[in-house]
Amino acid sequence: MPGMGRWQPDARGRLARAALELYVERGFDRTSVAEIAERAGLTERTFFRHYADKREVLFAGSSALQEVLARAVAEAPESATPLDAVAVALEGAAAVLEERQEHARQRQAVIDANAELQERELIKLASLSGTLAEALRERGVDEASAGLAAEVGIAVFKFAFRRWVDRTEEKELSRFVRESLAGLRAVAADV
Amino acid sequence: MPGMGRWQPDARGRLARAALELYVERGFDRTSVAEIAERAGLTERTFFRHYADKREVLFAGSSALQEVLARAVAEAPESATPLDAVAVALEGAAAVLEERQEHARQRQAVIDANAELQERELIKLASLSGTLAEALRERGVDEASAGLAAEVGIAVFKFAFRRWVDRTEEKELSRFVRESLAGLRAVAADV
DNA sequence: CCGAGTGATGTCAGTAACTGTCATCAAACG
DNA sequence: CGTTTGATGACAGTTACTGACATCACTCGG
Repeated sequence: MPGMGRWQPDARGRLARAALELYVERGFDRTSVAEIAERAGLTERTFFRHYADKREVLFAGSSALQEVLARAVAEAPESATPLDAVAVALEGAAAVLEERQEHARQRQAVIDANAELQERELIKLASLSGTLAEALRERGVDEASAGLAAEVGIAVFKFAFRRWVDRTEEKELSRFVRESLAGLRAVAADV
Repeated sequence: MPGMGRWQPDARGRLARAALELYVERGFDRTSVAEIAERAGLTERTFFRHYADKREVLFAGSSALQEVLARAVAEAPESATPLDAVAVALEGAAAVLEERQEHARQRQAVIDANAELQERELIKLASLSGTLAEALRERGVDEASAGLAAEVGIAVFKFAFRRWVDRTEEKELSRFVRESLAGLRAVAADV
């Protein structure tokens, strides 16, 4: 049988689940890495072999988003403007998050309660923006427009994601993304 | 005589100078708080009474920028558009940094060499953006436009500051700010 | 002039994040 | 069947940060 080796399978995933559970139950800063490791049936040292630090365990999924964004921009039709391509990419990212709605909301609640995690989130978002800009440049978009469209796109996504997490209206994330983009196009007219 | 009390004067300033010196000489992560305190003639414990953590010592000046931005937006002429008001504020911030040009450049070199410091910088910039947005709202600007103008303004400032720090052209920061804003207005036309 | 604060600092012990190094041992490989 | 490999454990060490208490020049009411 697979996964019946010397160790229980998916150590990395067990660590990630144990960490989120504990962060939800007791808060990020009242959770020690030793406790996470214990719940996952591993040692502290092993945690740090899988995740660079105690925060990173919440952000490992961001590389998957990077790939989704890059692919979507690359595959957008030739005729798409930079912002059109970004819009397609953001809907792809929205679909990924919607697959694990409850997980995404729990995770965001943890982040919202802790400043260190917000710092890490900002740098990850900046990195996503960089990925978008790079993908746009490879479509031949000039440097300034690529950077601007990417930054604005991420800003729109943050706004839409926040509305989705807040649950004041029960809509799909992708719908909030489309609405926020429409709002941007309206506002941008008189900036 | 003033400053001849039980302790040498300006402990906080001495700590900040010692920290920047050491971060420049040996890098952020090869400098311990004990070394900073020693150079300042104080103890490690006292460092943490003045600065919340080892990073914060590089960002204490950001509250001064907050005040400059808020005041400039508040005092901008009634007729100014949101982006006009932001432009005035950014030039005020530029003037502050230009007063301590060498300090600003050294500090930025240290930040550019360390990911943890970049995280802290991003959250400080987000906070400045929040300050701008708040000041705009108090002028009666609607929520969405205030947020957008503030975020775009900070993005423009980052871009201008980078060009100033890079020194490929020897211009004043305030000039780079004006040029970058002009660039934005041009690009924004066809986003 | 004196005695009770006050505030900035020192001292010291403790927690926990992270790192380096070496040992272990099942599984894969030849 | 011997060797190598890779994930893990064990353990010691550094350092960021915190809490509790001590110190002592200065201040201010009496």
